[in-house]
Amino acid sequence: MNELATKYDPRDVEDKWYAYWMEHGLFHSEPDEREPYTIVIPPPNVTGVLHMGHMLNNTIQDILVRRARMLGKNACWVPGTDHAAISTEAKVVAKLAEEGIKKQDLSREEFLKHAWDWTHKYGGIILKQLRTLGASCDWERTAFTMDEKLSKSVIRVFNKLYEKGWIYRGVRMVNWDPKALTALSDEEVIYKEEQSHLFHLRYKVEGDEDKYIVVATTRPETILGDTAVCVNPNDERYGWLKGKRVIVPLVGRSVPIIMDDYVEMDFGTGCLKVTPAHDVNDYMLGEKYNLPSIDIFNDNGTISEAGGMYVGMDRFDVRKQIMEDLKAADLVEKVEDYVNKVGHSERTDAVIEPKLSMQWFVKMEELAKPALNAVETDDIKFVPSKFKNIYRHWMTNIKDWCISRQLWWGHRIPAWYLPKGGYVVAENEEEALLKAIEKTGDGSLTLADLKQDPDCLDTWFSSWLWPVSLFNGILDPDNREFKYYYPTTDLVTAPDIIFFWVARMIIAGYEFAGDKPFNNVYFTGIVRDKLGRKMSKSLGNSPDPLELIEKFGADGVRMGIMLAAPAGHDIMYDDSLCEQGRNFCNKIWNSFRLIKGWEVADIEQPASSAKAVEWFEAKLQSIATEVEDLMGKFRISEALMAVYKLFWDEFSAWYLEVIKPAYGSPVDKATYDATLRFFDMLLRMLHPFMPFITEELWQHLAERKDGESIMYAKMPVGTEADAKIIADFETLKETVAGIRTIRKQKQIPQKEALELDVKGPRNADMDSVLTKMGNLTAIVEVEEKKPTASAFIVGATEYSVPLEGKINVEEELAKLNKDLEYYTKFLAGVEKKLANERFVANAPEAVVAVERKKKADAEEKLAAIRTALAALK
RNA sequence: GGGCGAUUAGCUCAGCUGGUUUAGAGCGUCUGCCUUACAAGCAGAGGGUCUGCGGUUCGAAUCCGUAAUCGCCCACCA
Repeated sequence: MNELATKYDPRDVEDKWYAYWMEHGLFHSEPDEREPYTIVIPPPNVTGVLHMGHMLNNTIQDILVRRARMLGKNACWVPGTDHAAISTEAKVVAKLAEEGIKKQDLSREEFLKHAWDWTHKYGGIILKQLRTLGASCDWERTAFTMDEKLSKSVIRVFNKLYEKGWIYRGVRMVNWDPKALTALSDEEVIYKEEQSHLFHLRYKVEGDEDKYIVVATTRPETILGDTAVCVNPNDERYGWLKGKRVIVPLVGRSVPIIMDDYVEMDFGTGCLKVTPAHDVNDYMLGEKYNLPSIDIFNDNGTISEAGGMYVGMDRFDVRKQIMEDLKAADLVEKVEDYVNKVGHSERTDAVIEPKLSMQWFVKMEELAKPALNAVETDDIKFVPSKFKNIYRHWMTNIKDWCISRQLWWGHRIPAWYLPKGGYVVAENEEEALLKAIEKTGDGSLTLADLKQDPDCLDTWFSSWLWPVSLFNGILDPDNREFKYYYPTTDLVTAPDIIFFWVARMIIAGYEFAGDKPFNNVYFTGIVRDKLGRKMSKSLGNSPDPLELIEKFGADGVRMGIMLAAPAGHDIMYDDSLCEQGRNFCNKIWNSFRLIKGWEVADIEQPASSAKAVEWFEAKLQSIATEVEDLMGKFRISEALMAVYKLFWDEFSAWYLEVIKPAYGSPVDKATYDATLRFFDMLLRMLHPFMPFITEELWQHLAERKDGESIMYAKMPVGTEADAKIIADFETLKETVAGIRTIRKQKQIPQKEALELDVKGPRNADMDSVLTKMGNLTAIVEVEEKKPTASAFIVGATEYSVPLEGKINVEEELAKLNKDLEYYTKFLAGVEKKLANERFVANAPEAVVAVERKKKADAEEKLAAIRTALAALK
């Protein structure tokens, strides 16, 4: 019959078409007179590999981009990667360690060479993987945050902010990652609840060694850095301590008692040990009371010389050891179980150490204002809108941003220190020298005298410019591309980077480009397994996306993940969803096989086919309208479901069944052409979701020139649909279902034609279709149902199928009685409502009218049921 | 400790400003079919006191209050 296999095999198809699209440059965009539609990809880590989160995220972006393209917009999806300072540097350090090379034995230049080698080796793998998914990115625009232009943009922006006075350098308490050996921003610290202990330690009173007070702490090792003990001045228990000093246990240091109402009287013992160097609050107390600050830790979390004891030991080992030693010295009052929150590094998971250090910061308060306003007023729309609350809260409590990282991999801070103190900020060395000479008045300075800050900038200090710098909007704001593509249209990202990235991009957009970076932000959910657990390497519950594609095909996986991704919810992923996607591909494939197998002849169009064409035309229109509406609200999975049902239920199960010619018979040309047209439209509607199979089948529909693609075919846009024919067809479906039920109950095969008797009001428009779908010999209008007929009711019309000898009166009675009971109850309900004077008086007329109609319909139906019952008896 | 969101069929979710909803969908389940497009399929069926309690209203899954459970964000109680 035809050469197509009964099962769709995505393997050859996908590679073939991706190559075709690439070869013809179909993803590439250049500014032109069309309306732009722009998305910038959330840049994955340059050395990362594709995981389920990327799959979800990029499938959504691809759907949006492909749809925009088919709506005639100039769609541009810019891909790229992020240098991911901390994690990339960590990977390189680890790799070097394997080779027996220590980072500190290398010069900065040597290390960077290794890092670049690593980047070139693994960089961009993830972008290649995106291609198997079908991502229609404009690969010619692929960018990397450390590309020359983007790097220059970062430096330019640093200079601008510095000149404005919004970047400063200073000693502050920062979050220190002892594993990555760098400072972190507040956002990079994740607090986790941990089961720990509250240790109650005895501090003897100086000069009165029999007396002691008890201090509660979760971190006994930090007593090495204690420089005071604080109590609440209103705490009567400790009034006697005023002006006294206590001895830090084991350490033997005498420290003052200070009184401050910062201390909660009812927490612990009401005595707080003060370690200004290792706790933010203690630091605050230290400043207030001029306490010395003893930094007892080395950068890697071991005890420093200043600690005086346990020097070189790791902080967690010390915690155990010091407790043993304290117990031995009888300085422990008790140990309680205690749950507290401990900050961990987002990248390395190391326990964060608050540490006093010199870092660079951005003042955020002023910068945040326009960014807050934009989201508040929906000038930038968040979908789902619940994220507005989270955003607002963060933005109104925004803190200064620590942007320096003690790393080599990244954008080096453009500050140069002068030989006699002080520094200059400049865009490059030459400029730095000029500024240095100007600042010092010392014309003899040379480059060799200047020392550039060794630190790098936070990765997000480059990615916050992404939508601007990709189009070179920092260095050349008047360029054609920037003016055309910016602001971008939609941003699709995960909610966990709302502060890291989204908020900062909005800030940067207004500050450096004078306009918002995007119009809409669509926040995806987090991909979880079907038990609701986050996917993670350690749990091993994260499927490999490439294996899924191998198994189900890219279209199947795309559909699977989208089916599971209702807007604003986490995704409970399960392989069976991809299976559903794969099955759908097969359904599409086989529908096409059916149509393609038909022989077309110059014969008259059957009335049933004409009706079906008319109906499906209307149905297609109404669904196109629905899809448009849903996509506008980013209700992508619902839009997909609407197209899915249109194809499977309406087109395959009804339309094709109606027009299907008898086996071996040809189809008329009018119907055939209409069917191909419908199929074309359906493929277009499906294309954004399932790009490969739709392209594959589309090529068979019409002759096309090399380089043409469904990617650029016009997306059907809904127009007003004929509501009556849609409603009529729904009635028809019910009627056919009634006949099918009788066939099933009486075990009458579909091949055996039946007579259908009709009693009551009816519309004969669909008779031709009814005859075909029911396999009827005739439709007969009767006054009374034949006693030997089996009946069913649609609306207020009683249909019956005469069945000599096959009728089971008991069954018929039972069926009718069930209906009778249901509608009697229903009618009672409606009547009760209508009998309520206050309802009739207060409810809008339309609502009352509806109730009256319900009543009339129910009465009619009951009458029909009663006559049917009477006839049976 | 503050704030936000959720709770609707076995599962995942729609149900927008109360009344065309007599609570829907997809998947799964059950029953019958290998009917020459597709068993990755076809035809049917069952399944819910809309988390509990109270209130507003002629009318509540929908609005208000309250409790429970779950989730998320934020926060310097050691």
